[in-house]
Amino acid sequence: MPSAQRTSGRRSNALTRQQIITAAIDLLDAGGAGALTFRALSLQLKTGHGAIQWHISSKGELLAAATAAIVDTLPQPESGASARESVRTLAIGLFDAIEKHPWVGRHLANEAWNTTIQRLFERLGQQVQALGVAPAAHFIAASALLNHIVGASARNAANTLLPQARIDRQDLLDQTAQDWDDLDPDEYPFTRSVAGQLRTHDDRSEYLAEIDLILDGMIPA
Amino acid sequence: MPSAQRTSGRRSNALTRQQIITAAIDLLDAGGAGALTFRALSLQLKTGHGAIQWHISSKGELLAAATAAIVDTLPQPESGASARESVRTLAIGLFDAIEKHPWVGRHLANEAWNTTIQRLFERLGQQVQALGVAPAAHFIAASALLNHIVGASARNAANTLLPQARIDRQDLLDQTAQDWDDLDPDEYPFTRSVAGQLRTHDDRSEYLAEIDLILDGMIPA
DNA sequence: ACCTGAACACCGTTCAAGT
DNA sequence: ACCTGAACACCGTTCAAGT
Repeated sequence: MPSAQRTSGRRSNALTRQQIITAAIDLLDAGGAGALTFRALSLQLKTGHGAIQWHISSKGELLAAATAAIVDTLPQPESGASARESVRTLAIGLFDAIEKHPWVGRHLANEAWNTTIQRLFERLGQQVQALGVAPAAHFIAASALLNHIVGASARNAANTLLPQARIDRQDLLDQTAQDWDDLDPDEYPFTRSVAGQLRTHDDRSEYLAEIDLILDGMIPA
Repeated sequence: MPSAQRTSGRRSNALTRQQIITAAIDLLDAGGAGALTFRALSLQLKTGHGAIQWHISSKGELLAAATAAIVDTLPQPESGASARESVRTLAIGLFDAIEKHPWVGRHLANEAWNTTIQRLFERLGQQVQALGVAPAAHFIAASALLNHIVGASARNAANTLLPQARIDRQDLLDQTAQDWDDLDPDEYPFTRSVAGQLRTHDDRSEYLAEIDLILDGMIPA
């Protein structure tokens, strides 16, 4: 298992930044943001507490690096794809990634502008250009897409995450719809009226439909 | 200052849940989510650490209650207003509230479905009904509005919040635009091309324009 | 250059004890 | 019913000391 190793350290392989990030992602996926502690990390990596902090100095940096690692592996649009298809690929890619790693949504939705957000903005913006949006509307179009994609993905992930454990998706929908039926008719008339729609809805396709709606608004026929 | 007081406690006035929430909002506004601790609260309220927890048992409950308190005081649409105007009132109300209290955005964007979100959904949904949206599209229309309003407001608040301190808004825009100009032309062609638009843009009016865009998509002329 | 391990200054939560 | 104050089990961060 150990590859050619000639450095004279006390570890068979020196600890790398990448190893730390990979372990951090595992912890975050398993237990959410609360589960990411330097102590848990040092246990998993079989190293000292401060050794990790030599490579990554703060917890914030660690979370940012883990988020960047996920976003960097998003599926790339095919080279022959239309601009609209490319936006959809990016949008659904982030949606799925955030559903799988809810802490990514938390971070993207709430952290200040950073390199990861910057790169998402750039990728979306290039497609906005390709879509033929009027140049004066470039900024607002890319912003609208970014806001909606990140915001809706984060909220979806928050919705589907149960406090205790993840239960079957359809069970969750059915149970929530039941809760909605039981609400006070005077206070929640609308919510009660759409409880049935909740039961049969599909977050993912509705999310895509919303993206289409925004794209339609950007390029009037 | 003390009003008629006949209860035989050792405090002139008994500690109330409302007092705690008000103090919590002050702390959150002053220093963000990190500044809200039971210790800081007990100092401000001149009471013991555990006394607070008798009224509100956990930090999560405290944050949720503070968020609900802000959302409950959102400006109400005027009774004569059109459905479209009402949505805009709600949307801009939340935008402004989250810009003033960024931790509200953090909470709404990332917390699981709860009463506060439920009530926002209901209020938006009632206007969706009034707009004349086809019943089959009620659920998705209300979801799209909720997702966008909460998501975009949270991201805007994250953008305008500097790590250290808040500086003048225009200075921040100018400085960010300068940063964008300095980006690698090969890697960030789009971002560089819209740096000028960033300098003159107005988050608030663009946010409203995005809401209009979604409303337009919901009710085809 | 990389890692160790202890120390420090915090947290939220629990809980027996008071009034 | 309401509050106190101490104890508990955690945190992230810093840092002198090792190799």
